[in-house]
Amino acid sequence: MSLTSPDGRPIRVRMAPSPTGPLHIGTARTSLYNFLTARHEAGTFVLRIEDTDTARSTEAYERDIIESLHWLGISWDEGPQVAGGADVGELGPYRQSQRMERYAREADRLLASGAAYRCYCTAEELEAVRREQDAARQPPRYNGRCRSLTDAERVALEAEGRRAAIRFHVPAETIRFHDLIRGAVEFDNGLLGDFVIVRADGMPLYHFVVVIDDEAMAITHVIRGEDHLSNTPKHIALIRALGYREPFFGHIPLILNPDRSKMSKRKSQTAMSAYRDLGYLPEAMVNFLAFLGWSPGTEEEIFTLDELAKRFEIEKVHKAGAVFDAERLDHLNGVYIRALTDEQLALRLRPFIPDALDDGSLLRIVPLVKERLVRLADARELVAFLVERDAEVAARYDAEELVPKRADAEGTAAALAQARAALEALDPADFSAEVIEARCRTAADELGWKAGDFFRPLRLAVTGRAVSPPLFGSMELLGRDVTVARIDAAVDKLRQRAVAR
RNA sequence: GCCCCCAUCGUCUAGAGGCCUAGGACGCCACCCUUUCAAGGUGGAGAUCACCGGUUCGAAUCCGGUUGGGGGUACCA
Repeated sequence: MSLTSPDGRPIRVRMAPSPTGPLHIGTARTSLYNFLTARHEAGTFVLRIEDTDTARSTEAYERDIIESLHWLGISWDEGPQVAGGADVGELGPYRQSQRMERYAREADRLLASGAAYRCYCTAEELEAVRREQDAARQPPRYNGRCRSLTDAERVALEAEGRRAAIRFHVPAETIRFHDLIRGAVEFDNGLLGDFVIVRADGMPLYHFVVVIDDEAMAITHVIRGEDHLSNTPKHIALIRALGYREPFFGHIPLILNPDRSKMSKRKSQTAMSAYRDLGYLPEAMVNFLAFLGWSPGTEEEIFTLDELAKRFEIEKVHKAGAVFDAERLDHLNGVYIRALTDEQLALRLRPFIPDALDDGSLLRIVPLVKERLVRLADARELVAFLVERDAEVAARYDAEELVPKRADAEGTAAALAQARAALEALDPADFSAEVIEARCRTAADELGWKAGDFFRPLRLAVTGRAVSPPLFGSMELLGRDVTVARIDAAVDKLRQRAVAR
């Protein structure tokens, strides 16, 4: 417990994603930091859907965002309805598209007090002004043309069929605030142009609604991405004009592409659901995200969500951006995979493995692949030899590949035949990895072959691959008959090749 | 252009004036283990703490400037 809140109010934080795309890695990390802060401070975490951009918002994206957040283990105390249920919490609705009356009411208040005014400028006129300013090397900002229109002028403009947007008259003052992460920050709002808060079509805009909802939902700490730092003075000006209580702000550093620009889907995979589908574990993702811009100051680095919540302090978050290091994520994922029991891993693997491999076989292959997995989806290739037909396996390699450098085709065929004979002699009930290994080593010795030279063609014959899970365990899973059949196929392949010559 | 933010190994970071000849992790290299690939073990390379000034007995840590990077500057969020 370290955070204080304005006026000693109970701590409430929020996440306010916009459903204009799948859950973004950056949004997920911001959500995590909010969630962790709420947990650490025993505060309340609110989820609010910011869907005022009706052209780009979709229900499918909202679903993706909510599902992905849940997948990560992030939950909220108040938020929008799920699956036709009611909203959770008294301060909703938690979807901005359902809060329009309130926004209209607040816009009217601003209009009435003179803090905002109707602007009739068209997009073309605005564009022309901007071009002029650019040519004159002036900063591009609204020139205030509609700021002091008379009623008569307004009526005339409306008679032309123009529809008014509502602009906020930004007071020319210096805005100072204390950022939770950056400390004292100062802006000169005199440099800002009056910005639009309600579009001509009546849709309220982000800067406006965010301030209204944070007040309405009694948010005490606004924790968001650094890309909003420059927007904060606008929000504070609005808060003052509206007579709201000012929350504390904390701007967390951005997650970066390898070239250090803001992480974008152009240059990186930013959709959380894509990582899930690849088989990253949510706990690995959470651990990875938590450490992107924060550290507990210890040398341990594997933590559960609960442990993170215990240690996380928003004020210890870094100021500088952090590159998304996919290799580190891979490493962490492997660590988490290896920490799972075989049963747990089998369960996690199930969605990634074809049904042709039944649960029992899946559980039996797990110990063989566990140490080899980076992502769960990688298992598909690792276990493929178990579900492929013998002919498919044989089609994966050429006869030449079977022959070691120190041997020829005939010699290899003879060696494989010897292994085959040794294995076929086994009772199917004795077909265990240890017994198989003993037989194969004996066969290699008898032939005077090095174990490595001997096992390689066997591996190719049995799995169709030069790289596979441990050979003898793989043979055990395949069973005696399939193993023998596959070796036969390899021998045939070698002999056919000899005949063809 | 203007405004704001930032700056420790390639990357994520430890570091809140002396504990730092800068620690850990990922990645990389070597060796060991070994039926392949992994995993694991051991060791190694890798940072004049962006630069320049200042404060101080003493600075990666404080201050100023420079440079570099990023973000913002919409009737997007």
